[in-house]
Amino acid sequence: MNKQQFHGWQAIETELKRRISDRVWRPGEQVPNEVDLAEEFGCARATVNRAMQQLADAGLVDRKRKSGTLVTLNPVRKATLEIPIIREEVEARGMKWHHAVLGRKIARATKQVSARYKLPEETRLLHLRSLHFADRMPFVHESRWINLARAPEAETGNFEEISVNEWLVQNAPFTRGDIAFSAMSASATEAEALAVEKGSAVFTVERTTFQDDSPVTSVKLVYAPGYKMQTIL
Amino acid sequence: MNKQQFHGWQAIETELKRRISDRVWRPGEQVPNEVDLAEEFGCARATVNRAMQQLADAGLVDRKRKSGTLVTLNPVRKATLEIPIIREEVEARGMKWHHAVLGRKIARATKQVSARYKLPEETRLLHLRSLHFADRMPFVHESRWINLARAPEAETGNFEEISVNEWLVQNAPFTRGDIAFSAMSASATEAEALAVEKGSAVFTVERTTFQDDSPVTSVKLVYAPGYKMQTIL
DNA sequence: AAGTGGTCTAGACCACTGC
DNA sequence: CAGTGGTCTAGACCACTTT
Repeated sequence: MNKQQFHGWQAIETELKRRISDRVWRPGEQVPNEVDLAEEFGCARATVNRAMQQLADAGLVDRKRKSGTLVTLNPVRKATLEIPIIREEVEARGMKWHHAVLGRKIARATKQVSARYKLPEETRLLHLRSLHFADRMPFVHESRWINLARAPEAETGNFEEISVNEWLVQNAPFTRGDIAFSAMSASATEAEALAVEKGSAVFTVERTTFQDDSPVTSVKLVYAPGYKMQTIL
Repeated sequence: MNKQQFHGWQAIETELKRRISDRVWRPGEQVPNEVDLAEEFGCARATVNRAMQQLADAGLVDRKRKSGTLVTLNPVRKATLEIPIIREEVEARGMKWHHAVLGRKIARATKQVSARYKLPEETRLLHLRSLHFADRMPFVHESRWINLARAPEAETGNFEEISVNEWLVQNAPFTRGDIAFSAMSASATEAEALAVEKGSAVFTVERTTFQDDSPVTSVKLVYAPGYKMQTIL
């Protein structure tokens, strides 16, 4: 008989990937339906489904009811970035972490900010500027706004021991967020904190998080020159 | 009775997320086991399992056999970046794309390159330099090495109409890759191509892809100043 | 040894969608 | 209407880990 035995959905996933990468099933082509594949692999349909869903998540196939499953023509590769707290990022590199608070003040949201984030006018905000070190060298400059209506305990918090970064992760959960990565020229303030020349090319992360459409915190992280953010495809 | 009805694993996932974000289950705490949750939700255990696996993938809970499921203490947020071909990236912004090949040459791998990528010595490589435009403005400078042993057709390929970028996606599948993002100062060559000042801060992507441990192509993409790569959390 | 998650099965029904 | 994937179920066995 032609049937081959495969064990576990991961084995099936591997085999399906092989058939795509070896061009057994060519881009744009339709692949057999789940019932037939289940019979071929000698397993239940649900097992094939599990494997196939992985491929769909990875963008290697497009699935539609009735029309079936097609091999994606221009697969859009997906890279997953893990966004750890900065202390863990430093420690994962085998370096010693510490940080310092450079500035702290309370302000009220301007009309523009209120409008942009749909906040009540004059909402009280806490602004914090701090610097993270790796082995005593400046690593990241952090400039952060916190919505005190969402995290009132932040107003009296002491962020000398635990960083704001870490405190918020543990105390201000969010349901949604956006993040942007870019290259910027270091401002005078950032350059001074990082001990580099003004205008140096610095990797920048801007992130805003929301709890049910209401902003919790917004942060700009400026990394010291030479930083690379890496992951696998 | 206390049981509530939920329909579908997504409804259950939402409810589980709510209990975590509302601190019904606090960070570090153990959550009820799947059998109990299934009874509470009035569904099969497999349905709870499906929902719970989503949370585990998102890093919100840690699961271990026997010890059960714990709410993650310092959730490591994961952002998924979609890496499209550049033409699609430009067109997705509603702009017109075109590109130009700036340079093309064949070279042999140096000892260093051979060693780094475990290539046979003197492997023939194709180097291509090209520029992508968005609405006639320089958008990305692309500098790419192609392993001709892996993609021999590239040697005679005409990349005036279709970009190398797109050609490789369709013709040189890979099984593995790494990618790094950073901020760099534009080199003289890059600055000239992008029509900006030398030393400008530019967002840079470096990517190498492999087919079963053998490198297929390695590329450095330098984006025009101001570019931001965005996604949601 | 026992508790928990990981996975599989066989079958069922539903939800889309192309004809 | 009919074909396909999406999901659910009840039950089973296995794999891993702690005790």
